[in-house]
Amino acid sequence: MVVSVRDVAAAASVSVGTVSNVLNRPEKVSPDTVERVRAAIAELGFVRNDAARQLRAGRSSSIGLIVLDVRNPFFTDVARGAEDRAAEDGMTLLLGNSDENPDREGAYLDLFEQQRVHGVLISPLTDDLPRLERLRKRGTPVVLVDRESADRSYSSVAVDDVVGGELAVRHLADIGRRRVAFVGGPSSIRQVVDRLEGARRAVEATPGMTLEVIETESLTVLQGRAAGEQIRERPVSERPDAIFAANDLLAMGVLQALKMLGTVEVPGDIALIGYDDIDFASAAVVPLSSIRQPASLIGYTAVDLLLKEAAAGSEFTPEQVTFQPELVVRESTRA
Amino acid sequence: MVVSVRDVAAAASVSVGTVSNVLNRPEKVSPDTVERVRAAIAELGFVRNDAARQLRAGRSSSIGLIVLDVRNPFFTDVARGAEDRAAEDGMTLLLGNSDENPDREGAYLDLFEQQRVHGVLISPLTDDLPRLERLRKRGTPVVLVDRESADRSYSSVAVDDVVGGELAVRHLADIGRRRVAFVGGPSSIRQVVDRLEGARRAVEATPGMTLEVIETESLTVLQGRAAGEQIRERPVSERPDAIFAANDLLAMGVLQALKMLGTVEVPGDIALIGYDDIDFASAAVVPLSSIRQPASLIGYTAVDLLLKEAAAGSEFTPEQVTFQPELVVRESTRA
DNA sequence: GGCAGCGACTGAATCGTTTCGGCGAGGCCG
DNA sequence: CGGCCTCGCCGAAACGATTCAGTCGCTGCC
Repeated sequence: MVVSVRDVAAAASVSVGTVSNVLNRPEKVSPDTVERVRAAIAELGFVRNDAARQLRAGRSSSIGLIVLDVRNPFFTDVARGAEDRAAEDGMTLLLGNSDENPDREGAYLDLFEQQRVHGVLISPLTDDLPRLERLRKRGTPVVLVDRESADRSYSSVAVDDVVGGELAVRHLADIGRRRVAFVGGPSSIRQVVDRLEGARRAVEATPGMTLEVIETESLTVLQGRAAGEQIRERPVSERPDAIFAANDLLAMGVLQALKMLGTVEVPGDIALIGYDDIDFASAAVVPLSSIRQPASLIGYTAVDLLLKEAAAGSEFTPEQVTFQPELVVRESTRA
Repeated sequence: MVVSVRDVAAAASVSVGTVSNVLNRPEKVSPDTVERVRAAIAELGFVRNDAARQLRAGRSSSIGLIVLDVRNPFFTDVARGAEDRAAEDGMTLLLGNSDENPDREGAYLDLFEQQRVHGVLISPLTDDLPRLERLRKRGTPVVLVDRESADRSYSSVAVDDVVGGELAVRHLADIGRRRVAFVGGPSSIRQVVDRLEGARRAVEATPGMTLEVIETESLTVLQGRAAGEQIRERPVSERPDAIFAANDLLAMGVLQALKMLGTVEVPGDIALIGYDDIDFASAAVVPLSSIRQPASLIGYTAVDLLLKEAAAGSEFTPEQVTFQPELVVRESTRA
């Protein structure tokens, strides 16, 4: 037996319109009617049907967020920030996990479109985004997270990854390292490319410094371990004296391979720096130097822009927010 | 301009019912009509409105999952398993994060109820669950995750935490430790209580073994660090010679306090074992011994039970699945 | 006393999809 | 050739909340 507004209305001897008003604009209804309706609601155990509300409203009160990897604490932090801001306006966050897979990304975008979400936050995998265009045509705001749109036509919240990469490698140069290996991939991910670009710049600015690129298939601990093993198996003379990993998960994998499964000293033989500064980085075998990004602030700001855009409607000018990354030095790159 | 089935029907010169059939039972429609309707859909860029479908269907195709802490990798693993199983049936997972806070838990349950979710998966905080009762009365299946219901009236997927606690402390006894401290809390969380109970049993079974309880406010790295600092500041003679932390996050915090911020050797001075065996445990300063739980399998199985219950309807007998935990020995408890 | 204005409430229309009884055309059989 | 069945399609009803034009009764003012 389902209880609808109609049942409540009958029980309280009022019309359905009044019940709706009690629910949404109680100040428009006389106090004792409010009282009576509330009592009926409680007695019947009435709970609003969100689907019906959304159907009428034309869109849902959820915001979709698509991240590259839920298991990466960086993204769960972003999600937390986003959720907090969403909750301030009584909205819900729908979390989708693309796993760096364009098909999954597409599936979530389709899903969000069917749900008529209030807006979409996404760390897009590629540049080719017809689906995002379609969403926007429908009037659904889209905000890019951790990435800027090439033509600035989308709002975005990002951290300057080129600067971050530069910071990391300049730091490696400062502690005297010259043969740097960059571990990261795939190169379809913008963050990876930008961090590498930053690394290149720092290398070029430092006489005698060389850069080697070890490409991985994804940004996971497992892939990092594989890369670390590859380095460990080389003759000592061919090993780099410093490694810059595209994120902390990779760095932790590299660390496991070098130090725990092998006998390479960090930072003695090879210095190591990661990216994101996740909580666990500081608790690693060798506490990990990293590039810090304000993860939850990114999420918070992204939802903020999204809601602003949703409220403004069509005459909205996309806004790009860029945060600056910050170097965090720990044991793994101590001179 | 919104495109509805009606527009598609007009464009393809068929009725709305036929469009719906093309969408849901194409085999009931003649091939060339299907073709024509599909073309119209593509041309108009029609996307189904989920709210309307749900309204008609009476419930949504989402499954709600409420976890104690999204930032705990154990729960994200559970969520992944759940999502995988849900996707097999074309369903979506709604992830809610109670943060060990009953108000937030309640807010998510309300939300899920309004959304008329297909079912709810929950790691409940307390025993007092009138809201769960209400959901079930409405016909919404509820499956307890990582917890059994006292009266077996709910389906559940759990790991035997008492056995897990026993395993951990028996192992500490085996490597010769006798003064054990249990770090964990709050005691409103069943998992904590059960693991402690297991610890007690192992202690009682070992002559000369003592157990001290250091209660924490939550199961986080920060709280673990606080507990570790408290131990570090004691005179050496009053310190335990082994610590069993109620989860790996706590254990990592304890480890930071003892070894990185202090000079206590692990396992030399104090052996340390955690619980959950999260990925990061093996990459800690001192690789962490732990009690492994099949996280993603738990999530997968939970959704499986949920869907079975949803399909069976009222004549369903709740089912309890219990997995056995497993001891994983690493550096932190090496003799 | 008449009338405008206001507050409280009503109830039908609406959102977009699915379902289902029904209808017409064509084929098959006796 | 009539009756019956099947197939393909039609279109109205239903899901449940919200909205809005409109009704009713009362107050206050001229």
